[in-house]
Amino acid sequence: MIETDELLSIRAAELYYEENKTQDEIGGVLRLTRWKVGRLLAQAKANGFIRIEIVHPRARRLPVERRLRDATGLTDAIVVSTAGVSGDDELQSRTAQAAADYLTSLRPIPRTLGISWGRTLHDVSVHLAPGWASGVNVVQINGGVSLNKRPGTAATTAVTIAQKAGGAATLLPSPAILERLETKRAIESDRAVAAVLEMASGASAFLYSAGQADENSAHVDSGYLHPDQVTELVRKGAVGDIVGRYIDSNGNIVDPALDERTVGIRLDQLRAATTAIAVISGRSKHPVARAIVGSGLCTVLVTDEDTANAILDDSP
Amino acid sequence: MIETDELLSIRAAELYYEENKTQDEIGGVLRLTRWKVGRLLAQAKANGFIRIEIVHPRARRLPVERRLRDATGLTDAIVVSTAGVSGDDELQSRTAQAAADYLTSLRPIPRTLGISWGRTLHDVSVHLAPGWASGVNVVQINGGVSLNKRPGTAATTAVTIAQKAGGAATLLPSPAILERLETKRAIESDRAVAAVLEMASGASAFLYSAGQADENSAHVDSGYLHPDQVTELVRKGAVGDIVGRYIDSNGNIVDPALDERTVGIRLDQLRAATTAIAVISGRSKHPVARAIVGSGLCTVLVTDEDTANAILDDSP
DNA sequence: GCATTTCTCGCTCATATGAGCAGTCGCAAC
DNA sequence: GTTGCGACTGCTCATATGAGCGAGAAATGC
Repeated sequence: MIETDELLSIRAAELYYEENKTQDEIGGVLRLTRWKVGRLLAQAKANGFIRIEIVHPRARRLPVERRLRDATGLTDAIVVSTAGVSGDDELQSRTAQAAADYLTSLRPIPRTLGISWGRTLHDVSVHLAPGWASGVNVVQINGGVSLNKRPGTAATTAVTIAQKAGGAATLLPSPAILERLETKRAIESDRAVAAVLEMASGASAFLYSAGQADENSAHVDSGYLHPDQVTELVRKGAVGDIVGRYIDSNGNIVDPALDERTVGIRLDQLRAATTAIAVISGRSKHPVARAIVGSGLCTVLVTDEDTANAILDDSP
Repeated sequence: MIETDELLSIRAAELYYEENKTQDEIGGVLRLTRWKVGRLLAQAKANGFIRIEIVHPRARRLPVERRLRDATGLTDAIVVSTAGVSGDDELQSRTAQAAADYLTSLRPIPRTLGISWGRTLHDVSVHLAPGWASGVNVVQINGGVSLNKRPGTAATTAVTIAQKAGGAATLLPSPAILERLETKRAIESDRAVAAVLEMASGASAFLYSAGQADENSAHVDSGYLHPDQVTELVRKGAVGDIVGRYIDSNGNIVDPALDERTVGIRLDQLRAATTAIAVISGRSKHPVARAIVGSGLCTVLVTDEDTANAILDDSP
């Protein structure tokens, strides 16, 4: 009889959801009372036979967001749906859009926003609507000006975000990683740089993304690291980088010597922040995402459904 | 504003379908009246942003069935859902199950059921429940006893269906295709064979499947045709075979000479039948399916969603 | 074989929802 | 200006649906 009931619940669901019949009408067709039909329908839902999907680029997955918040202690989680997504680019774009939306609705409005740079952050800047806020000053929180392939993208990102909020952008005029420790110390003590770093430390909110640790890393692309160096970092346990610093799956610095030569705010500063928004999407970034969330490097995560599920599968 | 409304309708849908909030509550969250929320939800549905799927092996697609009936003039159409299907085997199995269900609920119960043989029909016989009907006699409608790889499957199919209905099976003791026309004439005039063929002609319902026209055809497998012969048939426009006869996309016999040597009921007999149930599933059979439905070779089609859509895309 | 527990059914009642309608606003033509 | 049209809003009212309840059936334990 349990078998029969399951089949009946499917027949009822077909009539209810696909033919838009009322439960009473279905009762007529299947020779059941309308209460029985209601129960069958409830059963079909409970068994997971009814799948409802919201197919839209801006759709979010609220239940996943909640589970993420509950499981990880994040202040907030934004999870975009992957339903109907065509490729990695679209996923990235959806996530960036969601980050832009989140930033726009963020209260209190940050007076100073510290940002990193990269493909993702650039996308976010593009998706922000002009006038998304007013009087927000933007400051870069890690180095990396000149060596980029397309020089100036890092700067453009910061400037765009600031401009659209009617605020000023403060750039960090320093490479991401220096070759010698002394040079790094020297540049850090330079007035221009020190002032920016101080401003960055005092930002009321941070927005950053993460890079994977492999030959496609932005650091390799822009010449700060040699592919072999990345391989070596991976061997030591690196899963990716945030604000230029390579971390392992526990969120710890992988190579302290290298890290010492990296210009930008430190991870403990990020951990201490009231609002640190990480924007991460794509299969290849699941490991970094896990590390970041697991070690409290962000208070807010903006990501895609798959990444969120990867984190959830991991944590309990 | 139209942009904003679309986004709002998505937010409303998230809260309604994923968080199970009432429209009133959603109104509270989004600062809208509950009527506005209702309208946004209706809009989201109308725009196709809400996709509801019934995920179950026995799920059917009633709207597609109706469109099929309307577009083709079939008496009945059974379309199984492909949602969550893992492979071709499962699709085949789901379709066979549906055919078995249809047969079980068929009214009036046929006194004599004419059947073909093959993988699909075998599957149907397996899925039929014992006692699915009472007193139904089964008769084979095309030849093909001995040459099979696993001799006896054709017979087993017929016997199983009959047995489970408490009736008798009548086998057609003849090869599917004979090498010489005279032999075919001779065997047809043999009392044993002629009697079966006559019984087949008078069956109150027919149940058959179709084969694709390529090197995987059952006729090649069982040695009735050489792969080259099939290639030649394809060159002449063959899209597949039903009850052993190769047809083109218009449902016409491709090779009259070959057809003359094929033992079984003729296509015009099938076309004249009150109830002729075709069971067809799988990508490779889309062309035959189109031909069969398009040329009125069946009154009832049991198939999968993809095949149904292929037929629908074709017809208007 | 009987008592007890658990399920299931059909119901009442409260609530959620959709249809339809009148009022209002913005806009354009006169 | 004003008059008419169309889109939209917030309402009333009818209907569809879900929660909860008590009676009886079925399963379980003794």
